[in-house]
Amino acid sequence: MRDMAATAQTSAPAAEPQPGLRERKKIKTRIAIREATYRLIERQGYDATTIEQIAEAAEVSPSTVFRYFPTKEDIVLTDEYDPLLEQELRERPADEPWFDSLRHVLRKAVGIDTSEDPEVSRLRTRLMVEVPAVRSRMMESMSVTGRLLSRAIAERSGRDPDSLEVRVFAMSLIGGLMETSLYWAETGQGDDLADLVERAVNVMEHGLVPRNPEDRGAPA
Amino acid sequence: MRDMAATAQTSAPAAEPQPGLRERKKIKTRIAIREATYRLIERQGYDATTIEQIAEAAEVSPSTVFRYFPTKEDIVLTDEYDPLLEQELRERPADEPWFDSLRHVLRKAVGIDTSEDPEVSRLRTRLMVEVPAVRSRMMESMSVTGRLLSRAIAERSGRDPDSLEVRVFAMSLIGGLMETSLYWAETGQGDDLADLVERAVNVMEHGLVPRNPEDRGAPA
DNA sequence: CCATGAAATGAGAGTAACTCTCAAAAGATG
DNA sequence: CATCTTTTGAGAGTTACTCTCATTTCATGG
Repeated sequence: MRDMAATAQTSAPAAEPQPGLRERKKIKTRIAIREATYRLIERQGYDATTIEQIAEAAEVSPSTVFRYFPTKEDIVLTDEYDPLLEQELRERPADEPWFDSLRHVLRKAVGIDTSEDPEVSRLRTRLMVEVPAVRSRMMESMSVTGRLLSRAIAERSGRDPDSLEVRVFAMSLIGGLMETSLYWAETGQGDDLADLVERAVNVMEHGLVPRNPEDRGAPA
Repeated sequence: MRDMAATAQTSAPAAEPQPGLRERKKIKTRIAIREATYRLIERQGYDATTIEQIAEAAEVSPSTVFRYFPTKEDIVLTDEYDPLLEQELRERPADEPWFDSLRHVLRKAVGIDTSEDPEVSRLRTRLMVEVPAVRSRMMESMSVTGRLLSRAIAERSGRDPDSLEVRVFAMSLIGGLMETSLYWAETGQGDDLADLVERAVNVMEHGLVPRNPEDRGAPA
């Protein structure tokens, strides 16, 4: 299980209007592998699906599969919301309270995720609770998102993004969000994810509000 | 290395004063594997150390290594502070504010970890930042600790430990603590871990306090 | 349209972490 | 000591992943 950057980078300068045949083929291959994988997993489960089968179904060689995705888990995950998140976050007014910005951005992200390809999204979260390796990989990628949050928070508050405080704050948010996804998946994905996220953000903003008003602000 | 009560449980009634030769041998084997692993990793690094080498150094067969530890990562980690944590937490006065209890318990845990076997503790956290697989495994085990926190919080506050709110709260704490360990390891383990934990808990209790008092309580 | 260079692919061999099975060894027990 | 149970070792098998190298496929300039 090596790491590696998730997205492949070409050395050529970026935005080409006509990406050229090569690039187009690469994208198609990538998609073909992904879709073949989803199909096979849906039919036989994650563990029972081998790279060889995926390669065959996608009509490429096993070597090629590994060229496109460093690990089997990465075929399933890796949808890279991070750039989107970062952009959205940067577009929020700078004086907006942090948690409000967070709410907005998350609402948008959830909206995209659940509307764009609901079945894949469901399968993915299901795998997240069922397959430890997938969950692990997910956590890893979440911690990358954590760094992103650190940067955003630092930018707004004029702090050092590498300071313990900022990092802890960011990762505690990530922890809470991760758990929200897990909760959603574990409870059968019946709830509206957006609502759950809302509730989660509330908890992270205000802590566990006591049930009896006369209790202290502390959760216990 | 006091571990011992890790996973495998015999069907026989528990506490035997003289555990019998068999049990004693098992403990010794477990320790032998662990120590051999630490030795080898320190000398050659994690990836370069194979199970075969570990088996040879511990004078057992590779099969036996896998019988004692499900994965290579588990040989390095798995020190099971959870029972200790849970007990300590339960022993705090029930009306103590939650974050104070947390502080106490963490201070104790950190104390034990850094004093008991400093070199192993250092190696472990180093591996945590260097080896993705180890970090992943660590995160997994942290999420188990999260469930433990959920239970403790629920017990105190009279909530449902499986509610979204409690779970999110607990896992955001775990996220912050995880990041604290990582920070400590990444910055060369020079800081006093207890201090870092203290600062981290403060952040999680009060949020990122603004630098200018006239700012709102929100972090940004 | 063809020659040359660069990038992507496929084939194959290799590694190492696990899994399973079964027979031998060692501790427990009466 | 005899028997039963648990632990171990040996070995074969699976599979994700790595590396290398020859071949194919696209890009480009003449």
